[in-house]
Amino acid sequence: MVTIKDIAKLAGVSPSTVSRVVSNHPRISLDTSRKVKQIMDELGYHPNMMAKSLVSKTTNTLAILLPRPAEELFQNDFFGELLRGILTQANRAGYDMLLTTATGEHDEIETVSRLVRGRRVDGVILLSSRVNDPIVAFLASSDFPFVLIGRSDSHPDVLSINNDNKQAAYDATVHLITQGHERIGFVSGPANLTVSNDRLQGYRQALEAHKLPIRSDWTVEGEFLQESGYRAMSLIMSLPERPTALVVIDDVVAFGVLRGLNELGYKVPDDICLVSFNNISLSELATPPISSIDIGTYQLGYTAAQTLIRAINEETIHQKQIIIPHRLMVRESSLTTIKRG
Amino acid sequence: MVTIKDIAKLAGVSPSTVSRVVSNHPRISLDTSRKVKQIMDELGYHPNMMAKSLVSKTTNTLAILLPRPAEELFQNDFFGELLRGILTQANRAGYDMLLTTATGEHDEIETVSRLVRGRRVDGVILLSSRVNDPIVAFLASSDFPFVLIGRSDSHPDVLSINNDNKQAAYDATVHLITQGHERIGFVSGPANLTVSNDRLQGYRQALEAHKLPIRSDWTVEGEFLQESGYRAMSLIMSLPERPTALVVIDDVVAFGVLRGLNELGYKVPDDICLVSFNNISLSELATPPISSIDIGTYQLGYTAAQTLIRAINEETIHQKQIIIPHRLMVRESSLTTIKRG
DNA sequence: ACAGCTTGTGCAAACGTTTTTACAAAGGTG
DNA sequence: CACCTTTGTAAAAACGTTTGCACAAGCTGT
Repeated sequence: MVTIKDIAKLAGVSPSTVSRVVSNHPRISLDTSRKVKQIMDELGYHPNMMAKSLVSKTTNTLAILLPRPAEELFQNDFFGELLRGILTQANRAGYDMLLTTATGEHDEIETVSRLVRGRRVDGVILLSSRVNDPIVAFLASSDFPFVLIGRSDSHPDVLSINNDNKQAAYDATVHLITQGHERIGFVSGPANLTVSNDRLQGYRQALEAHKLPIRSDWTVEGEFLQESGYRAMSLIMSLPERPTALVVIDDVVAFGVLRGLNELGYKVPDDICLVSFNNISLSELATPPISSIDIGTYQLGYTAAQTLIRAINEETIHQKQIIIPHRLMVRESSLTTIKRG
Repeated sequence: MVTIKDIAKLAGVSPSTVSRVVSNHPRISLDTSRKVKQIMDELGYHPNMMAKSLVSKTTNTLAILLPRPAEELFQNDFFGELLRGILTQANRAGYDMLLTTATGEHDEIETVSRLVRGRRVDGVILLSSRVNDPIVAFLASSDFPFVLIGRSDSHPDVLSINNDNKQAAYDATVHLITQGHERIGFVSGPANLTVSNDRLQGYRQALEAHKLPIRSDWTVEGEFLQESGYRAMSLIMSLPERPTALVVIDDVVAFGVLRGLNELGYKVPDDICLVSFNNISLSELATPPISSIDIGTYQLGYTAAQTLIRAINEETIHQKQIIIPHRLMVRESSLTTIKRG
């Protein structure tokens, strides 16, 4: 391995001079700089990042932390788009990304500890909307730079990037109401996620505001998986009284719902209408194309990285809770042709 | 920051003893070990990874390297599944993953150099099937542990994990021929990717073997994007003589083809049949469900990580080119009801 | 010609570990 | 009881950087 000392020896200067050449120190003569740089090129020298980090106490690395069993997320296009946003901004700012899944119960905190206390990374992007997430609690108490993608109700004061999920669900539901629906169901995600609760709440508020009945058997809880959508759909459609429209927590889940409806011979949107969330790229390619709330996934990731880097650089961040705007993409799945009563 | 010295002082032992406690050195008395461990727990000590790496010359980190502009990959479910495979195995073996996109021309080698020469990672998983990939050339010449997911024709001897893409395309094409098709087109990927070429070759060989005509205007080159599929489809369907079936390079592309066909009023599989590759989870949820070659994406990633870790540990690897088996998933999109002439 | 800047470079300490070498104390053997 | 082995611990060097301090040489202005 070629070190700073090798370069120094060959160039006939001291290691400190080489170090200063690398870091563009102002007080290095052009002559020296040129000579050293040439030798560095010849030997293909690159500074040892570990040594550098040890003294600078900085790693130029951010961690992406996925708390729950990652299975769910990886199957969702949402994740790729989020990752793209994060990576784009991180690379632009010269940061590397460490992708970490922290599964298990106590183990979870251990994984984060290792990264944070071990000075492995300069900051953490936590992807979580768990109610009472212990990782959030740990990070919040550790005074280590991190941003939350999602929302924490136990720690509402942490740096976070999120959507206004309540409003988004409200909008989605109102859209269906405007289409003439009065019997609207909700296919939800796990109840221990704030994102599920927020959307559920928005859905309920929309119904209330329009004096429509909130029937608890029209709300079904599940996971962020297609299977879940499939099961929720069969549950709902087996009821004696069925809704004429569904708000679905996620596009992938909506795909599952759609599959189920097809199998049972129901037509979307003629028999039943759908609106879902996240607007993954394939949702417009479904048959029929699925109406979906675009939550600005790329921007969510991009902003998270940007904000985290600001926090690391100790810039003052005026707004701790950043809301990325959403937008309803109306497609065929929610366009009723016939008015209902 | 709490260091090994702090622990040592409090425990009344030397730093070396603490280090030995951490690494479970056999010659530490139970008494000392207990005392030190207790103090470590109290102070929440975690070893500084940078210092550790500096002396051990090992980082316990692998890099995933995405050479081309990442945009394409992130929009493809294939990537999430691959990532899941890699992460699962890496975590199991105690490795962290660094996710790196190397874009640009010369910059590309620079990015890799930085990681490799700078001893930032212990090994690299390179995701590439570019013909004459300069990164492969660089890594192959640098004697650094790495595996290639894909195939390199310029360096056929490097450690690689891949599918038998030629055979897979052959199988897909024969499947269509068996369904009675004699006019079969091919929607390909970029010509500078071995994966495109391999699949194209398999497609051609199948036609030849069955004495069917190979028409160059029925092969359209594109990207791994839906838009690409959409464009390829309109190109092909605007021809005076049209194929009755298409082999498509990737599921996401196939979604684009499907959208186009729908818009033009063609029915799949009645008017035209489709088979594609990669078998992402949503392909079975398309309308109609798309027949696809399952290439064992998860296993591809899993095996890549596993093999790389073996190479790092200098285990002898008997088979340098590992082929993950594929499997045709027949679905509605390729099931012809009517025989054609 | 001399004090005071400016410019360019070297020395050495420091970062937090691991690991080799050394050695004291305790235990076993004849 | 003298010797050898085993056991447990400490001291110090090393890993490859960065950076504060020191200082020599070359300028500037009087």
